[in-house]
Amino acid sequence: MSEHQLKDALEALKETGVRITPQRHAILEFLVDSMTHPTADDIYKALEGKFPNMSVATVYNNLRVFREVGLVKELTYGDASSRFDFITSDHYHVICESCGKIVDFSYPGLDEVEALAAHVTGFNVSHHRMEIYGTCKTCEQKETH
Amino acid sequence: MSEHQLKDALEALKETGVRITPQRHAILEFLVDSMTHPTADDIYKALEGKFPNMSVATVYNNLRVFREVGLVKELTYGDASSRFDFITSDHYHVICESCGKIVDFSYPGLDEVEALAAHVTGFNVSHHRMEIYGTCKTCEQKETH
DNA sequence: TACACTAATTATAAACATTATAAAGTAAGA
DNA sequence: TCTTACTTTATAATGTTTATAATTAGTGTA
Repeated sequence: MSEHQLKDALEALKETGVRITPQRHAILEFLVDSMTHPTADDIYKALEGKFPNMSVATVYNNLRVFREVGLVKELTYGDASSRFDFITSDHYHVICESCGKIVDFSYPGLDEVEALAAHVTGFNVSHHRMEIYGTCKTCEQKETH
Repeated sequence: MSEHQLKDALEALKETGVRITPQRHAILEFLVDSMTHPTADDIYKALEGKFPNMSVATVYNNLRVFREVGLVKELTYGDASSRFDFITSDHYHVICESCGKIVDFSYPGLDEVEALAAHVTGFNVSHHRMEIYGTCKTCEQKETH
């Protein structure tokens, strides 16, 4: 089922005039299949086997390209490095403060909030981000004994 | 009016057993008075005159202390460095994607969203963050001519 | 007020993620 | 196949943040 997501993504790249290199293909594929919101380094390490000579810069460059094309979202939380998320549908992230796990959470967009913000501040609002923090079940149980 | 905010903050520190040094006093005062959501380096530079020998590490250390005590919130956006916000009341931030200006925006907490997230994911939800992005009036006018 | 204990500051170096650079390699259309 | 412009690689550089150890200074107590 992620087959066509990858296909669509490659198509989108082509239309924007972005060349499809083996590295780009592999990074995209990894992002589509990955449910883990990987860091640039995660991706780099994961593809080490397939591309022993790939540079970290290539990962960063292409993540930027994907972000600019709109295929990928960069998530900047408090910790050291950014995480990257292949954009599928509107969803938010629920983050465990204990183990760092990130779980997707669907919710209808907060259009109302955007509208009010636009009205109050005079901004031309384009989008918003939101994350929810807490403790996941597993960590909760560990703490409670 | 920010007088008592600073006073309360110092009181809160005392109660937690955190020593009040001239540097801490100055950093807190700067944060309270500042409407600009400064970076650590902003603070460091701003206090250079008063404390010529102050180390950058001192700024970082104390921002961490303030964050742990709950006086200050750390904001991590996409850009290079974190920004720090003295916590007053519940508000969100509206950010201009063109010039980087950050405007406060009051809105009743999204308790409903938190509750649903807790229900769906099984997390013990503690809090959330949200930012709204767009273009401010000034930048909008610059672009439109 | 002086003392002692402990924590905070300083200066420095280190760690880390990310970006810039230049040379070599390669995708894609003619 | 050839050519051109874009990509990749390798490396160095940048910038933020943290760690370390020695010095300094708050704060409670006598």
